Amino acid sequence: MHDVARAAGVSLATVDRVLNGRPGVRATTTEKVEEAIKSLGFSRDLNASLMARSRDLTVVFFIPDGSNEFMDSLAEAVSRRVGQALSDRMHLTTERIRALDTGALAAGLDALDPRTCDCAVIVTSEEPDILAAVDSATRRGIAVMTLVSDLPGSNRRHFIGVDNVAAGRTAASLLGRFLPQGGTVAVIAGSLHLRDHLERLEGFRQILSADFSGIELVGPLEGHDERGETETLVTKLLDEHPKLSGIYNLGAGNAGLVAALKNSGRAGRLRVIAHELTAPTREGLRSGAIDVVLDQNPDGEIREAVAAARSLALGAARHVATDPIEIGIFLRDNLR
Amino acid sequence: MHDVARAAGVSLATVDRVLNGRPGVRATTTEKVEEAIKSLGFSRDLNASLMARSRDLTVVFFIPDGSNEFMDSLAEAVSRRVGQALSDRMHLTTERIRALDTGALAAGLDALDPRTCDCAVIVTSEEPDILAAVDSATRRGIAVMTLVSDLPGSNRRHFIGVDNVAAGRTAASLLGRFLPQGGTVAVIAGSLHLRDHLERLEGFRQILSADFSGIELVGPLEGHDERGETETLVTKLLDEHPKLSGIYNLGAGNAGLVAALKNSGRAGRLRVIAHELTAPTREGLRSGAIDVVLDQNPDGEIREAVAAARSLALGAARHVATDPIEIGIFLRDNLR
DNA sequence: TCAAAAATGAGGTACGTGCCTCATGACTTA
DNA sequence: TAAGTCATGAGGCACGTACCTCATTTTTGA
Repeated sequence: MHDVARAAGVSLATVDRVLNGRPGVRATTTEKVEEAIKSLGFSRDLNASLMARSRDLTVVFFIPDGSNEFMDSLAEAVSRRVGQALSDRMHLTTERIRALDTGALAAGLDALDPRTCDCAVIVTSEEPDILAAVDSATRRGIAVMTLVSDLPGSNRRHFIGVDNVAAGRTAASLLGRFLPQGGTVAVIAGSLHLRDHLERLEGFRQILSADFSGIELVGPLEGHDERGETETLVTKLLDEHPKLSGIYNLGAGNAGLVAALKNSGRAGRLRVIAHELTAPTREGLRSGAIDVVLDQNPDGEIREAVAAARSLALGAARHVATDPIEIGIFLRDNLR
Repeated sequence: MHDVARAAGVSLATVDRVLNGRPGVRATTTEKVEEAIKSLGFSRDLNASLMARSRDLTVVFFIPDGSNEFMDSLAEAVSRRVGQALSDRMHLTTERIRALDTGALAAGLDALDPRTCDCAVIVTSEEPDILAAVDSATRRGIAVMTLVSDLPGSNRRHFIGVDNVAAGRTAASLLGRFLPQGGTVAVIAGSLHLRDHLERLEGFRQILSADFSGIELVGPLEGHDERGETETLVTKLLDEHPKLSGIYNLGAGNAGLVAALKNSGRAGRLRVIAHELTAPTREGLRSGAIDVVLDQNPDGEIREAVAAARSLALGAARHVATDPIEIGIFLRDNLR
């Protein structure tokens, strides 16, 4: 800051006013300071900054509540990181929001006070009221990031998630190699209104039609990410297609999928690919009912979200770079 | 530190002496202070500490030089992280050591000065002189970590790497599913004297014999991780086994593997699994000569190594916890 | 032209730690 | 018992920043 002050020909107090957006600085002076900052490549020392104000960086994670086990593992990943974050002067909080209750999420965002919250991380579908709440929070000075599913058109500062089209392509590519003789494969989605599910389906179809013409597609069927509904659906599916050779469940409800497979007595005789490493899919892998699980690595996502929150706290950088989240591919043999 | 001093009934200066191992403290006093530290759960603030001594944490990476492309990507991963590390007051340096030149690595370790280096990260095979050098560096107060391949029996403070037995198991599990009709599969290693290669082989055999009795094994053959030697080897192999249906190369030399497959005209007609995402394996995936690449994610390894170095700098903790490095599974369709 | 308002400078304290000096008191040894 | 050694305390400056007060300068508006 001394260097910046000298280069800009102003005092430390003025540099401080510019850096922290305090009033009482002429526009021309602000410009001089910002120029000096840029030409010197000065970047505020986040640790010293947090220490000086003797306050932690606060990040609030809004995570859907309900029966979706993946959301639980996201929440667990947050709590696993609390300790390490604390030693980096970061305070992580989780708020569970009733799934699909957009009003509750919007209210939660609106209730955030920029004096006690620096960054909000949300998992949401695309809804107009969420979009408005995100933009309002951004205006109040709270950096908002989207997790798992993006919110295009909003002022969210960053998105953390996997490439779902690539995930769908990977599933198709594996199933295709698993079934060199061709066959019939069913696709199950949670809902065709969910962005990530649609993207996976798109990728899956892409590769199947391009590279594996010997495979016939059934579906997509909708299981609404629920255990019971998915079980009924798969039971009926297996009944109607005695020669079915593969299933790709690109949504949740995997407990139902595994149950239906076992009850039919055909578990292990079909190649099955599902998403997200949770209790039911782990069990499915171990028992052989599921061959492959594609996972978006909740711990990695939270790690990157926390890292991104730190970058965002430095303010200036419009664009934040994070390590990409890789799609984990799990078989029984590399279960972690 | 004030709290610790009060709890131990000593002054700040004495707490400082204990924390930084400075002389002039009676054993009984040291004990009182350490007890207070433990009961208060006090942990030194690394950032404030680094700031106070106005010196960065210095980490030196010793990475083998030569024709092994994976080692290059490790070095690149280090340089990609330099910037971010700098803003966390860490200084990363890379030293390339002639591959297999254990004398050079030992000399490099011996040359480290604890005043200018806090932590060394080495990639090495198991050799007695390296072991001695590691222990000497540890005694001088330099934390040594092993990367990729561990050095059991040494005083290294931490190991960062993947579970190679699981990697081998995964390869077998995939190949088995790729070849539901059974067939003959060849295994190629770099050298049967390398610990990680042996572990992969062990896992591969484990699963093949347990779950896929229809598959017959050829090899392991040794390609010594070299392009030319591997090409010759694979060409001969394909010649002698016209009905070969799969290859697992658990070592390097993948450029040779791909070349041999292409020249034989059988690329794409065998299921091929290789290790490490490098230029030749990417090309193999894209062209269809290689089906799956198992990758140990150099960026993740470096990220965790840096994080572990920070924990080690706090001193006390005998055991450091890091996120496990996951084995990446790459097909043409999820290439990053 | 002058007073009010706005902009800026100067300098202090704090955050948690490292590292230094100097003073004081306790203990050892001849 | 005196001199010396060792253990400990007290306190200061530094690191890079936030945030505060107060004085001074510059600009603005009537």
